[in-house]
Amino acid sequence: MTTAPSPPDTRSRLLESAIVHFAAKGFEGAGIREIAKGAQANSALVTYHFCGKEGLYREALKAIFNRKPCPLTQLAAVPAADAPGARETALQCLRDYIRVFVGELMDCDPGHPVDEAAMVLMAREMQSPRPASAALLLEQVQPYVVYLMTCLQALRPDLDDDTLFLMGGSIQGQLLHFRNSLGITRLIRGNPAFPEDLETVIQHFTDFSLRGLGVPEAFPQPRP
Amino acid sequence: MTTAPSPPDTRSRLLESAIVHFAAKGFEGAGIREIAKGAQANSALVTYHFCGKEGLYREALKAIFNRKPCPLTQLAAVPAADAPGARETALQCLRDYIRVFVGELMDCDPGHPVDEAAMVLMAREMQSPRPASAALLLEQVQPYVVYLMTCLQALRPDLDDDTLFLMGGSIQGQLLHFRNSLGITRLIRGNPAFPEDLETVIQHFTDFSLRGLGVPEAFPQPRP
DNA sequence: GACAGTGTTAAACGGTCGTTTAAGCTGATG
DNA sequence: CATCAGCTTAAACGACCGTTTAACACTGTC
Repeated sequence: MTTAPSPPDTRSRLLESAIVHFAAKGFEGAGIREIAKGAQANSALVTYHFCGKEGLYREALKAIFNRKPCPLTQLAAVPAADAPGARETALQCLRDYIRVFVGELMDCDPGHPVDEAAMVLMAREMQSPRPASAALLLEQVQPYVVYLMTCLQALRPDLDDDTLFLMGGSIQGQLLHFRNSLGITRLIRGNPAFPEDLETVIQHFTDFSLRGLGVPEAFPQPRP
Repeated sequence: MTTAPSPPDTRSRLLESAIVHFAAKGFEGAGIREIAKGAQANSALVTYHFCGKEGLYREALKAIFNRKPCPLTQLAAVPAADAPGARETALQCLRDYIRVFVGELMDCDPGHPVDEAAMVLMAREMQSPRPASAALLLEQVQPYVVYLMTCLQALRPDLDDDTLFLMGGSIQGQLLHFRNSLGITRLIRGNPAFPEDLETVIQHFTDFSLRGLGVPEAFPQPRP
């Protein structure tokens, strides 16, 4: 058996509260008194544990990244482009990548404030990173880019790197935009529960991407 | 002849400075003294002209939207799905849409601080809108969604609205992600001048989207 | 010349900010 | 018991926040 779930200590409570408040109001908008109150702690503890507000923010970002193991580790290694059977394997890798990535973007208990906030905060940070956290972010993003690019190289060895990079951006863009635009999408569609079925969405992204990529044997029929 | 370009009055200078500073530091992070100094004006004028900081922010957003006429008006009307020759016209509309949209996203003098800042501010507002400006934003975004969806309906009349909406999201997502990720992309690629050729990018988005959409007659060959 | 309206200014206001300080509490160690 | 390190606390600090105020300059009108 594992250790019994002990009540979170002050440091952890501060981190959780920081994630929620930074996500809701941004770095400048959230005050440490407010954050501390949310953690039922004294505001001076921010300086004590994290060397100040900036340090708390940095640690909160790290905490988000470390909440779950990187989902890429669940995926099979992408074969080299000239390995036997590389295309079929790479194809499955790309399918898995899309599924895992969307899953991770959506993997939070609806209504769970910390999970939701973590996604909001990470998305915002990715769009306009604080200078102090740019390096941390790059380090997190890099493995995804590499994995995706390796898939694409195996699937379209005829294309040059610049074109493949654009392809990767198009695929990645769909997935991230889906997450980032959930708010305005629910407004536009007047459906706060969108999407009702995540599986349909994943299937769409996979089909759209494979067609866009031009992998005909993976998706022969352009229309039903 | 038109009126000679008169030097911008205090109100306009405040708006321009507000765009720059709000984009750089966010609503909470930017102070009105700082903004006023950038406009060579007194900070009390923010309250005088805009009823306070929140009003200044709202007017700054409006000013961004009104800097240029909505580029959709340059585009041909999308034909009804059952009109004769609808497919060919709708196809061209979609091509034009992608071109115009990317053009607008990138249409700023590189290094022109106000243009650049306006894009940053709008992108951030689109991702996590202030409650006070959500309605303003929705009103601006709606025409684009409608135009794109109308194109897609004409091109794929066999698909239901939910599927078409996902298609639209995939197309839109590529374009917005391209803009939003320019910062981190230039880091990853180590090329601060990316993209060197916008035309190549536009062509890629068009090809990828049409293939993804499954419009075979528009883009017959999946590989060169 | 008196007047009202508009734009602008410096100064002050009350409030909140992030941080620092000094004291108190707790449990382990000698 | 005395000591000490680690954690927590309330209070205070100086700086900055957005806003308000009162005075001032300038205009056009009666």
